[in-house]
Amino acid sequence: MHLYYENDFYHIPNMKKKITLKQIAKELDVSISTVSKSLRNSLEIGEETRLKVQAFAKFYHYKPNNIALSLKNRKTKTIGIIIPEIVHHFFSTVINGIEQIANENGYSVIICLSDDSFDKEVINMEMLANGSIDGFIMSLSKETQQKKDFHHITEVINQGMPVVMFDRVTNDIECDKVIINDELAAFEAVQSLIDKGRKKIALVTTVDYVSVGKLRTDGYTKALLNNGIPFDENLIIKIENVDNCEITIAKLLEDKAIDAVFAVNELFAVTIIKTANKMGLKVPEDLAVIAFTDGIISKYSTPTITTVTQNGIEMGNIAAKILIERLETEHDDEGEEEQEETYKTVVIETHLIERESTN
Amino acid sequence: MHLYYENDFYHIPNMKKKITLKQIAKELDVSISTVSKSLRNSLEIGEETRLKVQAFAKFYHYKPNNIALSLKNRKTKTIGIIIPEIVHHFFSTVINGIEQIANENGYSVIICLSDDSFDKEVINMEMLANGSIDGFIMSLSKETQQKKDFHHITEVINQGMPVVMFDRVTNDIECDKVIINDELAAFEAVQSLIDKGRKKIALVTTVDYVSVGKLRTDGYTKALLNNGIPFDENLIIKIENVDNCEITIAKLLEDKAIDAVFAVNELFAVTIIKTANKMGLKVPEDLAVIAFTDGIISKYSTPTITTVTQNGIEMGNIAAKILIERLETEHDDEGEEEQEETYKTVVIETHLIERESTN
DNA sequence: CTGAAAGCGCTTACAG
DNA sequence: CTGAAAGCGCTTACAG
Repeated sequence: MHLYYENDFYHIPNMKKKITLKQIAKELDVSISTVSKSLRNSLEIGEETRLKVQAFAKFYHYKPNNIALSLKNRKTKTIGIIIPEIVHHFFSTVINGIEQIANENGYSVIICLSDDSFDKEVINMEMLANGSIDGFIMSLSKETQQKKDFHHITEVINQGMPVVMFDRVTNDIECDKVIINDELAAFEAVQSLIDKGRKKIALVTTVDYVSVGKLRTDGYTKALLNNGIPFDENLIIKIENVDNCEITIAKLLEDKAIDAVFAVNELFAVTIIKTANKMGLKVPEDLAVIAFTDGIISKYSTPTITTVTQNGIEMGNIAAKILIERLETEHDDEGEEEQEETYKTVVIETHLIERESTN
Repeated sequence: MHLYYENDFYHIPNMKKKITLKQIAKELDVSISTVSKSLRNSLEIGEETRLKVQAFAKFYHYKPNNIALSLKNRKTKTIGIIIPEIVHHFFSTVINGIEQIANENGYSVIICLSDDSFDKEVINMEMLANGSIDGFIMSLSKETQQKKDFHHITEVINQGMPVVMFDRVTNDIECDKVIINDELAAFEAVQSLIDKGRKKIALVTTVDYVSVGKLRTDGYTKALLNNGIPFDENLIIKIENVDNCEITIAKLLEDKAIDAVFAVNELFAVTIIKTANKMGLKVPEDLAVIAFTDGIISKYSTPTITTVTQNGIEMGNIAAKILIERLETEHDDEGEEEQEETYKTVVIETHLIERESTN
């Protein structure tokens, strides 16, 4: 065998392009089939040839081309993730959880951001659905939740590509889901305030079309009713944008004798605390504050904030497990009758982390 | 033409697998070439056939298979990102920046996390380098910086795959880089403290092998020297783990008459403030605090924290632009002499956001 | 034991 | 104007 670098393949100094089966075959003067089989340790091939090929391949750091394998196998071993935002502690936590499990199972993850825009969500899904990935893990964009248009998702599912939704999900789509019990968790949070003797509890939430916002509001309402506390809609404010909500919050806190606030996220909570302080209210003495979150602010705020954890890591872990499970057990497509798919919805446990903002 | 769903392709109810050129060709009784050309609007094809094919394809939502295109074109239109951690405001900000530009240019991003582990970094790079992506954008793991082993990166570069490094970079590798001037930014931050009359300024930093930690320390030192302030190594502490650093910090602040602290990240800063408060020190009156960051805590801490911004979005934008630029102008590989690659290092502007922790 | 052929889904230079 | 062939990099059933 002549030296590989005499080949014109090596005309560029320092350039060692990836080597292919074809090139190995040529150098070793055997067929491509033989090379392929040797590298896969097929018993069909004589030991001498096999070892020779393996040694050569090793020397040149041969690694099979993923794209060719994907085309051949019709599976890519990659998971598509579509989320509204990445600069958001909760979502990056979930990605982290997905990545762990994906990696353990030899999958890569490809991430697209919808930016809470319906159009971007659709475009990204269509792009990934054209062969780039084996299945989706996703959380709906605000706009999609508002429009209730899910055609892009049903289409993907109908093509036989599994979808696992988490956190921001919808009942309009049948697929696997991983969620927390937002209503129950909110109920428990508010109940804990009541247990501590708080009488007049306000709610600071998002606009209604965000599914989780709605559910948390329901939990709040139920907790009040359950304890015979009159529901007063003047104690509820819905905030669209965190950046200029101070005034709204100040108005809420003004002479209403509110002694506790339940906020649906930690940004609201920290803003409430700061506003309260400016107004001369002490947290938690005059005002207890509790929030939903999976963030980092609550831990470092002054005072630190009592929160309901969402456990993004676990959510990601479970979503990835469900998806991979489905991918690896997929029916072989051919001829079989369609067994009815049975989808599951996993509800992750939440719990309260008590910190300084309640007592 | 007979109806498509009479085809045995459609035996599964509700299942409309993606359609391929081959199937279209069969249904329409033309060759695959004709279908392909029609869909690409080739003038070679007669108008009647062309329109017929296009109508059919549209009706069945034909979209070319990305994997097949990648194999054919030998480019995937996807960018590989390797970062140490995603649950880190700075890094997710950078990803956001990369994603924007990537999307605008028709690229997807595939993200792998090294978890600050050398081995994971190597494995992930090798995996992606086998055809899955066209180029890398990466920030080194702590372990890699410590070991100074970059063979996996040189290998990828030698194979002709462009790499853009950001933030945590190394001089040992020649490639495009996007960084901030950590030393200068640190210098300016400390200078601002001095300008405000602070005399005894401590430094809270990370362990030395993290490149940016080192550079920031250098900037701190220079600012002191430049102002004739004696350098005192008792005023420097190096923290490996944020979680149990309170004691170390308390010791630092104890009866040393320190009137300012420069922290290399916001987690350190907020911990310093909390510790100071417990010790009866007022921020900023008794102790000014300034930090490096691209986080969210500084904005919501009490008091809010003055910071040097790293502008992750812009870093991501620029890294992506550089990479895509390189990918799209790549020499056609054949025969040409190797022109010396000239790599650039872009230095992003930083600036100080003055908040309550200094005055 | 080895290799030619077909195929994954596409494109494009080349015949006819 | 249409199609057969070659090729991207691989695997595997089938001949020999």
